[in-house]
Amino acid sequence: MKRDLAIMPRWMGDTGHGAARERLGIFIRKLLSHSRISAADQKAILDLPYMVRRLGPNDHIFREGEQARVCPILLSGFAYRHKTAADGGRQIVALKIPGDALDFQSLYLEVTDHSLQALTEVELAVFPLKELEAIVAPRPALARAVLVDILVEASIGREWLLNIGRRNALARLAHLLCELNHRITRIAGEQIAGLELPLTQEQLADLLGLTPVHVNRTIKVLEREGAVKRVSRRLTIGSLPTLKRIAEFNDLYLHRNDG
Amino acid sequence: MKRDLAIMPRWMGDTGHGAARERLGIFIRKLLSHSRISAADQKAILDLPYMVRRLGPNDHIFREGEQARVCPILLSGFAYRHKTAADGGRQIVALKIPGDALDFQSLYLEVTDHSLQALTEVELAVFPLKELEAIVAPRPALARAVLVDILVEASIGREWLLNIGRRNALARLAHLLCELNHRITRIAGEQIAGLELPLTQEQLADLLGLTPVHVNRTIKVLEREGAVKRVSRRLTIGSLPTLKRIAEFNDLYLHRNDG
DNA sequence: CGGTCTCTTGACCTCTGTCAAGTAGAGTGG
DNA sequence: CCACTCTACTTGACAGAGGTCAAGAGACCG
Repeated sequence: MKRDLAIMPRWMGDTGHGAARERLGIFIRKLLSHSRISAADQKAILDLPYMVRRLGPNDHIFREGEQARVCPILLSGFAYRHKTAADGGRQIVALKIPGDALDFQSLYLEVTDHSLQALTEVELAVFPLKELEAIVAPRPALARAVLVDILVEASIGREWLLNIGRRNALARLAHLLCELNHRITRIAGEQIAGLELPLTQEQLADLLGLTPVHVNRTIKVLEREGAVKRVSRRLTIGSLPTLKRIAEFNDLYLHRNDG
Repeated sequence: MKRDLAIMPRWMGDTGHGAARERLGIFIRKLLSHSRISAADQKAILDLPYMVRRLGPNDHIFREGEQARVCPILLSGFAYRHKTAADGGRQIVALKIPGDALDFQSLYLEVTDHSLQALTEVELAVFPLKELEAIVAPRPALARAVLVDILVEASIGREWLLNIGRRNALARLAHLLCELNHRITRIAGEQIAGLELPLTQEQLADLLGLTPVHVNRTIKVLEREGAVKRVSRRLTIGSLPTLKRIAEFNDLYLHRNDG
């Protein structure tokens, strides 16, 4: 268990023991980051019954080709979607952080086109599907928020296409770090000073379309510039402005709601 | 005008002069390719009033950062979404074919995160937004079809991430050609024998995260293998099985509805 | 304290990019 | 019908970013 806590993002560590329904607050916060939702609608979500499921690093949440039937919400930890080429090459196509809904898609598509795996120790909130649909159907603002959530993920995917297709390794890595910092800061509601990313260099490689060896070389360049630091093996942001300059980062595509 | 016809995909050339509302049939066909829609719901769409807008190659439909307010449907021709890196590198992040809805997203997000441009001469059906919403709101099957349409585009985007991140130039190009063949065949309702793609090598480069020069070299390899042919300057599929073998193509991600 | 998983590093290789010059078609204008 | 022009396509020589291979070093675990 000690190990689990070490792998969980540190800033999530102390939210674990409130009343069960409190934990959905992070999901509300995620939705509020891009949509407006009334207090009544928020309460409807918080009143939903759900089960908490725990999984360890590398556990599968679902596999490509399966028929998924649930829509888990990530309460703590990280998860990722990935696809595999015929020659074994693996590409991570999305990285999910606490508060993210993991699978609105399976409510509407029959077969899953990718696999979803836990990156770290994770906790999922799993709803009975019927209940979720019953809550959303009569509430247009919620239905809209769900749609916006899907659209924002798609927008992030488009930015990743640009990142992998057109930026070199250095800018690519810097851009990913900027994005993660923005997304995590946004749901945490404050700047996280020493956020340590729980990604191995191999996972970074699979995120960026590079090889682990080249990720290693690239990290060293960023480190030399002071853009990142490392605590034992964990990557930390050293200078966000430097990273942004290297990545030429613009957060428009994250569709932050300034309201 | 002669020139315009030459640029329009040949197989679309003779659909142009039916009654105006007939032309929306291709949009229905696209929706039916992944969703089930009742005859009554289909009629509701066909009865929608709309304007046809014509644009020439390279005309902008909307630009990144703008606030779009309409949802055009592509009646004929091709269009593409693209993003630009700070150094000028351009990445095409989606390619739209006749029948595709071009911008469900702007109904829900304030600001556009990418640009949308006509690839060839195109014709768009443009609806009054209110009318479209009025049609969809009371018809759950239509709302669902719209959502599925968005999800399938997102799925295609994920496959492109795998394609660009993990496949070499040869497989990458072959995969794109397989995908386009599948998508076009699907809405055309039959195999298109000599479909000529209206893409320049520079555009192919922007689609694949390569340079025009390397696309040229790669096409030559495919040509030598008999996988593609060329008529004047237009690319045509020579042998679909060969292309599929090179790309190790699997159409699961296109979410064809077998119903 | 041995085992395993990452991370590091160096040497070498190759795929793709860059640069630059030349060719071929399609449209235009005489 | 023949220049002329423009754009796209070709081609070759060269460069360089990133991949591959392999061996060793650290960290963490049981």
